[in-house]
Amino acid sequence: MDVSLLLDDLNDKQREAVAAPQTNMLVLAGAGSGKTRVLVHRIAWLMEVENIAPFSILAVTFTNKAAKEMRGRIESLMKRSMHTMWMGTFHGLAHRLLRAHHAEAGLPENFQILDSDDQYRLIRRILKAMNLDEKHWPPRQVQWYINGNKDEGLRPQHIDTHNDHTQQKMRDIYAAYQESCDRSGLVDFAELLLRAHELWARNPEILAHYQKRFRAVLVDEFQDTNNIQYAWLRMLCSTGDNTIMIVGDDDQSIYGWRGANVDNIHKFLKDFPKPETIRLEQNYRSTSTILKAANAVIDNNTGRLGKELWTDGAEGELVSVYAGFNELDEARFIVSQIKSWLQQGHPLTESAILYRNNAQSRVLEEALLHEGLAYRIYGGLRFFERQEIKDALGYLRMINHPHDDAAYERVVNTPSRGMGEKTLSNIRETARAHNCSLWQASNLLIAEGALKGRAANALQSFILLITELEQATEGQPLEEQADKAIRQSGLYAMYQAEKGEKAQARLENLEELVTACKQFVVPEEADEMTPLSAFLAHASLEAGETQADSDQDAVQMMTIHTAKGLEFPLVFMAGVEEGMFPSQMTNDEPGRMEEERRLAYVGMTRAMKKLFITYAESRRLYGQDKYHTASRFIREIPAECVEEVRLKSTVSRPVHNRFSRATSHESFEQTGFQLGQRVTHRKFGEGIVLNYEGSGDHARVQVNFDEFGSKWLVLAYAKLQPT
DNA sequence: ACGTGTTGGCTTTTT
DNA sequence: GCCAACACGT
Repeated sequence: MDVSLLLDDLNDKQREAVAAPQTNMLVLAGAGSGKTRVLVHRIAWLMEVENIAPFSILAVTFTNKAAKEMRGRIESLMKRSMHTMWMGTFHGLAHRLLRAHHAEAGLPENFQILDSDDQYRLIRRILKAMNLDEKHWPPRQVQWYINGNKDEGLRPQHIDTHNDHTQQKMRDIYAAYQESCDRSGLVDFAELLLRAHELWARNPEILAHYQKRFRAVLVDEFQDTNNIQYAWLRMLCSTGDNTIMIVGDDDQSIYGWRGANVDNIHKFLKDFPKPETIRLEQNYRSTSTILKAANAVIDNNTGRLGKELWTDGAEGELVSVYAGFNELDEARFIVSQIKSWLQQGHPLTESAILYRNNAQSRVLEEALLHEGLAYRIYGGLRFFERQEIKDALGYLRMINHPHDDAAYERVVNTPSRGMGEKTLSNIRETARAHNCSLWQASNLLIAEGALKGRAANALQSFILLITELEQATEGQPLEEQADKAIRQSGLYAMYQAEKGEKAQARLENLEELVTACKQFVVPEEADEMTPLSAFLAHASLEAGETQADSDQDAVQMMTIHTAKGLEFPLVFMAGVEEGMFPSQMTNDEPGRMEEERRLAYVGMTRAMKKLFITYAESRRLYGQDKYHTASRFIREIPAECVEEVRLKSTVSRPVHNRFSRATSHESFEQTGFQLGQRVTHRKFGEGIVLNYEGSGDHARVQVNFDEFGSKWLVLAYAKLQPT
């Protein structure tokens, strides 16, 4: 391969990073600065120039999508398979290590992965078993506590409770939860990382093996690493035998709330020998106006590593800010802008609506629907997280490893086979007394004849079902196992008996699961596992797509978090108001406020050509009308980068201090309505026009409704009919 | 054991 | 305002 190919088409800084000598390196890569490209070319360079075998390279990402994309790009660049290279997510790689060294990690060979939903259910069961009130010990908080401690590398015995009763109890719950996981051979997400870390810490020879093997380590999105991930990398790369390149952007750190620690970038510079820093600041994505606006916003944060994006591209259009009357008006405005974008000959896919929280999507959806524009929403339930799929996986997990208590609880009475709460607590009690799995307890109770009547029959039939499924499907292809599990368990019949579209979709999903089994190829590194076990691990680690990929041309809708790493020619950021974005929850804590600002920065830098920022002066939130002011992030944009879109050109007020609404009565006639006229609205019924603003199609009319009080409604959206 | 009324609670999300 | 989770009633 001609090595110059790896350096052509790169700018100076990119080239510097790709062709750097082997040393520890921090690449500060701004949004849209070609970071993936640098990573891919660097890996190719290491192989071609430094003669490092793919076998000796470890590349770590945060999402499966990123890992897949990177592998694909390297393979197409190098034109050969890179299957010996370890490339994956932290969790995926930790899983791989634990499978390979399960004995040393203290895990059974067929351990299973507990996803967040499983974990939540298990915690609730533990709380019940410990006789603790959920009101006092919210399961979500317990879950957060357990994962938080695991992310810090802490086991229950390491936690200093300061003799605080609450702290002690929390620690006890953590300990009880962990015991239950260990007994059932279950590993949650945080546990994967913690165990992998402990595996190396306790087995120096295993650690030495990997230190020697991985001569080059590369980490993407380093600003998102949490402390246990950092410690794991540090352990691997601290001997000086290998080098690590980390790529990240402190300004795009938006996952602090789930344990990510931006400080890890700073710590890297201190903890790893002779680190070099390279800044990628040339942006290939956005217009200079958008960059200027985004730079100005992020500049309000303190303690940045410092970086200013620039482009030699066009200045482009101004950032447009629109103040909607309410969220309906905001949505209507966005839709009208997308329509004119469409009329200019652009596809819908080039446009994206980004919002702070998912609840915002509904109004936007309705507005798009109303105008017949197709949209695609990202986020929400993934395939393997769906109820019916988890039910089916529960049976497969029981076949794989019947001592899996989480799976047992899920399927023992789904579909209902007459196991009452009483029988179940009997089984749980027995399991606790014998310190065994629910499965063992069930068998024990049957053998002892301790149950009678309906309960005995029900439990007996469940045991029989699992045993038969296990025997009937042993050695069978995966899809046979899944198909039999779904049908013989009565799961399929259960959803068949349910009526409605939802049940129909569930049946289709179950069929889809069988198809997924058929198409599943056991990955090379999992060749010692049974296909079933490998599939179950795959289902937990890769929850699958949110929606089946549709080729339909559609507006892209997602939260700003989800949009990180993506780009769109036309971007709308909706709900950019104090209280929404920054979120009310931020509570003016400086650290959290800065993370919100980074989120704003991420959102703005998604836009390539045109950025709209919108907000609503009044918004129905949790059933109440809230009156918000424009977000501070809007005010932080330099005036020369912004144009305020006004419905009425004659009224123009600065963005910065507008909150009050207009009450002028000028040119009311143009609206086609008259004061005191009776108008109807499909949702609110009949009312009387009291007030208005604007003219023509875009008039805003205040209508008094006898029952509902007075509201501002936007004619164009609300479709008030003159009567 | 299952179906209906009432209460509460509520960012962001990947693995 | 909406959804999920519990309580209660049949």
